[in-house]
Amino acid sequence: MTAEPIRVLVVEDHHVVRQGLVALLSVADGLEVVGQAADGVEAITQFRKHQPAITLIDLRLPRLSGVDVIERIRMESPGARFIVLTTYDGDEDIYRALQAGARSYLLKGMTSEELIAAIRTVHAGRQHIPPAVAQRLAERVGTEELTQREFDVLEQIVHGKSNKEIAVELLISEATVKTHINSLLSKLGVSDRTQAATAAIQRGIIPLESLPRQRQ
Amino acid sequence: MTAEPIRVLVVEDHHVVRQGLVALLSVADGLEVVGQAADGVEAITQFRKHQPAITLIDLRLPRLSGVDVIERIRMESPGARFIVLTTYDGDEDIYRALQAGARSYLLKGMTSEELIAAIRTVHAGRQHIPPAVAQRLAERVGTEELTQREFDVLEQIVHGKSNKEIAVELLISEATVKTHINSLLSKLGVSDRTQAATAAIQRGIIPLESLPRQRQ
DNA sequence: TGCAAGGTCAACCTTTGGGTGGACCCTGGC
DNA sequence: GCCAGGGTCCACCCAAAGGTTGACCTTGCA
Repeated sequence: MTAEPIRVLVVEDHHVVRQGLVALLSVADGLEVVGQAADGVEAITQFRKHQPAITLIDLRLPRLSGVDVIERIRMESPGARFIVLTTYDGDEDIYRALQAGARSYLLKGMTSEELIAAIRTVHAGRQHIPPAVAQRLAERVGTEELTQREFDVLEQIVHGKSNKEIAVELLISEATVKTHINSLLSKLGVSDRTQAATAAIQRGIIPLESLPRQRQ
Repeated sequence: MTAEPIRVLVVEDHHVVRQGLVALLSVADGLEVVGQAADGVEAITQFRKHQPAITLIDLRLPRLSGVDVIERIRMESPGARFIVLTTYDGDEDIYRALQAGARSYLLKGMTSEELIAAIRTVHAGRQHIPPAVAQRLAERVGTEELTQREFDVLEQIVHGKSNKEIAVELLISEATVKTHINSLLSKLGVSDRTQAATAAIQRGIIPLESLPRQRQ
């Protein structure tokens, strides 16, 4: 193991986690952390500057999401390889990250050995998807994709709006809202709006952070 | 700063985060990491063994929650001082942790300087609550506490049950379910079950992990 | 003893939500 | 030119949810 070290960029907004990753990777041999970033925009800057072989990236980042970062970088550097490292395990997040071009999806509970093994595997040009994640992804297949409009309506449902309010918000009639709801309920495999709301949050279709902080 | 170092126990299930914390604290002077634990049960064992001055603890832990750990340890060692360190910022989590006896509540986005400052402050016998957390806590005051039964009903709502199903589940009549719902809607300050469900998740009253993974 | 709070239930009413079937329009692809 | 898919809308129906009032019982506390 004395060849060129694998050059790694670490993108993670939580300071202690980033420090932990860097500390872990620094002691592994055959690896070299060439840069760090704490948000999406900085990630792109650092990537351009260092051209790392592997980018370790969190999904939820300030300024620009992890998925957006992956997509943008891959447009200019198709050979870039990404390992997503996150606490979130919603089907939707996993799907979008892999769709964007990530080669591996790890949860933060993993050990350093697993992380380093994943880096080597991805660097060798292969994918590395842990069984638990593969399982979650498999559950998603067969699920029909929501249309843009259905997504809009679902978002309003999660925000607690009534059909009438959704109609006003989206500038359509209440009848149309009902049409979309019927369609979206069957696509999500649920039977009412409350189940739709919790399923949307659980699967990561509608991020919880988008909820306005209500009071009173 | 050559007096006795502050003896710290780190309790955190995510491996990389724990490593990060230990790495951060090890370089700070006046501090000494005397133990680590990856779950609640181990946390208690480690506490008894090392009797640390400060315990840095995550809330969501395998086997035994952070709040439970704090409560149990404080029963046998009332002088124990806890700093909660978590990614979750639901009002309910903050409230319960402080209620259980935590002296500080930090979010993982904080810097190492903030963390170390918090440790020194708490070790000196004072509290350390960042403004953002204090704000969240303040929003909670005036909110009426749910009764046990209202909580049960709310939990079922979040799980997507209809009033009739809830009645069967809790062995009460549908009329009673409605009574509880009416009461709980007004306490939560929302106007229908869907809003109640998302509010419950957002505030951490009902943990998202409790949701069964539905499919089809 | 009395009272408040919580839990239980009922009757009644209004509004909302979900199910079905059909209609029209537009757009993009074959 | 036709068709499929998506978006829009309507009418009709029934079930579910929410609002209100009042009642009874138990427990615990003043």
